[in-house]
Amino acid sequence: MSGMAEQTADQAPDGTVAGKRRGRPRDQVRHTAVLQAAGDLMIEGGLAAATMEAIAARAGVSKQTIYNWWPSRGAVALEGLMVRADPLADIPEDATAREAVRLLAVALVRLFVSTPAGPLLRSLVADAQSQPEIAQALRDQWLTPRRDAVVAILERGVARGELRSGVDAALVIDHALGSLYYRLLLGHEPLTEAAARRSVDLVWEGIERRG
Amino acid sequence: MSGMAEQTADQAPDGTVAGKRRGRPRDQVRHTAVLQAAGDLMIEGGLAAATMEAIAARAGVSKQTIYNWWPSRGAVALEGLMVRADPLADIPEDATAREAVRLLAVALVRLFVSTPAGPLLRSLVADAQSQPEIAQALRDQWLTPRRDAVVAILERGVARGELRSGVDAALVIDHALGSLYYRLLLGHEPLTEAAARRSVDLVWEGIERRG
Amino acid sequence: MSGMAEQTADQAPDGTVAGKRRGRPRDQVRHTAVLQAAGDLMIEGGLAAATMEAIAARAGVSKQTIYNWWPSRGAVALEGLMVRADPLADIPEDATAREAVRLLAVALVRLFVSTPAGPLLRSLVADAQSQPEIAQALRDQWLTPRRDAVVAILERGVARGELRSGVDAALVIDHALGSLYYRLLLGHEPLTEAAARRSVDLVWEGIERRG
Amino acid sequence: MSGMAEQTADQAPDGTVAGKRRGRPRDQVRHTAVLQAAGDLMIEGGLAAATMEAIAARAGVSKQTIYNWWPSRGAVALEGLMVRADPLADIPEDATAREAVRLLAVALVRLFVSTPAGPLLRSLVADAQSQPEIAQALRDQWLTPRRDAVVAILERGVARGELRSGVDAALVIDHALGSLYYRLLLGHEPLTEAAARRSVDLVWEGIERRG
DNA sequence: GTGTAATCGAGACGGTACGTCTCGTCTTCTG
DNA sequence: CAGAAGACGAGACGTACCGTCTCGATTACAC
Repeated sequence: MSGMAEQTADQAPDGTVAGKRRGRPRDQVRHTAVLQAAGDLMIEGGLAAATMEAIAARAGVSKQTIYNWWPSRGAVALEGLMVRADPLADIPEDATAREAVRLLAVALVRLFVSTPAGPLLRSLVADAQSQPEIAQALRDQWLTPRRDAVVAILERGVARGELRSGVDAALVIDHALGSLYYRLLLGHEPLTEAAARRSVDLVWEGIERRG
Repeated sequence: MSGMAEQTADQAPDGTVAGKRRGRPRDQVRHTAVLQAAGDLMIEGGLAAATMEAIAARAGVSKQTIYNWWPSRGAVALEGLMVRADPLADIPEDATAREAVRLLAVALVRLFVSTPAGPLLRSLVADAQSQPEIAQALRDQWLTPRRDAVVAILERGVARGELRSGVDAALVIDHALGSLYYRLLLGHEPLTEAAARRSVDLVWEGIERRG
Repeated sequence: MSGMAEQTADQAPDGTVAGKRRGRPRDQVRHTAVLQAAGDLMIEGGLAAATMEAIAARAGVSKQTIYNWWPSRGAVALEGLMVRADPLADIPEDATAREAVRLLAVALVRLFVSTPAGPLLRSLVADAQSQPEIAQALRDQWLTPRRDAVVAILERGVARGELRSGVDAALVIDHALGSLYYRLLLGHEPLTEAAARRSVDLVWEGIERRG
Repeated sequence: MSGMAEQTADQAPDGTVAGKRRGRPRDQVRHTAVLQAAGDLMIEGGLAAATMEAIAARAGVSKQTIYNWWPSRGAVALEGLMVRADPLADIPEDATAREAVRLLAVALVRLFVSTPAGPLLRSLVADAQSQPEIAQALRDQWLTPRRDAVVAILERGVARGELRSGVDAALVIDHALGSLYYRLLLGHEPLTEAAARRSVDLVWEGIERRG
């Protein structure tokens, strides 16, 4: 979804810094109202309730205005997600890798169960199954930054001698955090903070260096 | 999705045993054609392509005939999945728990990448995000039987002294197999048989009993 | 509606005289139940309510049974009408032509307003607009016999010197009785016995001022 | 059919006078195309052929566009009729009542046999039998204006001494013109201009033999 | 009696049209 | 001249009947 990337990319530099664009600048108030409305509707009634007409009506905006700035419903949702989700939780520098990942796992569960991001992510992943651009954007803008943070933590852990060297970071993340996504999407087991901690523990007792 | 359960339930006893129903009996050929068409369409173009009209057209069947036997598109897809997917892979009795789960994990990846079940599952999980009946049916008919098989293996492993007692089976499954679903749905990392094996290994080195 | 004519033709000779056919004979009870149900439904909810499925359900009969004996819904309705409608009202031999036609007109209004024949006729005329066979059957079986009766009365009236010779019988009927059909179908004026009498009077007397 | 009345009511003032509505205005070209298509189809194949889908297809318009402006198929047909039918034939001021009604009767027959209005009216009357709103609209928009014109003529005739006072105008119309509708709908006798004239003559003169 | 053949109920089936819904584009008028 | 209002083409939705077609179960005449 190259178009989407462009769209969301130029949202921050809204005229102040960027090269002067001709014509009327985007109305930031309306822009925000759309994201707000889309997010609200998805939370209330799931993906199905967040029709373009409903978003436009709730935001007090015309449909065309939405299509002007986003190529699809998924793009709106993704941007809404980024706006609502926490910034990358900041982890104490001196925490052990295990503690750090635990903090991230717990933060993720909190995000899933007590913020709008949970339902939003479910909708986005659903959309991603049939729309490759959504999938790509989801990976690029949501997943990768968070995975990179964990990779850094793990590398630090290896350097500090907390972990075995040769750890497959991607696999570790897929276990420690991926299993939480799995529960979010399939709903076969409850999503609790305790479960998040146990998930990390399970991985650790496998990858931790042993005397 | 109780209605769905009923439907799929009485499909096996196709008249031989069951109480004689009056009227023209269900046409098994058409019934099968619908499942075939629905599966094909989902594989070709994802969930979006498998509209009821398209399924009916491709199967050479009227829409009403589909609605006679399935309550929703998701129900058709699920039954199509069950038809296409392998029976539960049978595991040698004398295999260790680790070997057994490895076999299951590898079989799962194969199912995902080289059979129609992969795309079908992606479509179904997508639908499940907004349709609770689909989610329920998916858990009841697909997920639970497979998870139960792993639980049995793990229990046997504990009994044989291969595993620590007190293992959280649900969590182990979420890691060993759930991470594969996670990759299927997010597509951030490749799904290979080697990865499946490493996934099991990662878990084991955590739960394996140590001298 | 040749098929219809055949069907309705062999309803009277129900086995007594006709060549003995092998197999199970027509079930006269069901036959009657269908006519009853069809008529009832048309009266209750108009033509629209008398669907074949509704008739079959109400008569406790399968759809096929109806199609066995009648080619169309209109055919059922027409036969239902003939069954319910009065036999041709008998007119005293010694009545004047005017009195005789008056009696017929009043009988017609009564038929329209206080028997099921009114709604049934409305339904049939409606169907006749798009189905020529219905129109033909309606004319042959319903209209013509009644018009012939009036023609006879008028001829007798001419013979007796009550009427001018050279009277256009068809036109007279279209006025004296046709205006009542017109009111039945358009509903712009009430259908009363008094109106029926005045209708006949108008034909007889004209509106011209006379010296 | 109040909704219908509204629709057809605001069709004349097409934006010039009426309160300025926001948004894209009704597309008059498409509006007309729908009426044209509906009329054509009814003439070609009767009411049955003029399905909403067929009208939409022939007019090159989406179904929803039709539903935007008309509540039912009957409403489309009625408006199509009004568009195609002649304006009320204008009658010379100095004509006698008899001549005036004759002119109207002949014009009516011409309308029936040589314009699309005949088949359209047959379809509409058919629909009116089961849909009261159609019946009402048909009376209000088609029948009443034409009947009122005759009433005026008859009153003038009475004032001029051409007719007996105490003439039942409604009944006269039902005879002079209603009998023509009767022939249109039942088709038992031909509809000719000569018959129209004789119909008026019959009302004027009566059939009674006079001393 | 026992065939045997037509009839019946029930209802599945391919169709066709219904009226509704949402999408994404377009057109016009307003601020 | 950007934006709201909303008309529009497209096309899927799920429902309702149509008329046809299988079934298995009933009759009732003919042998």
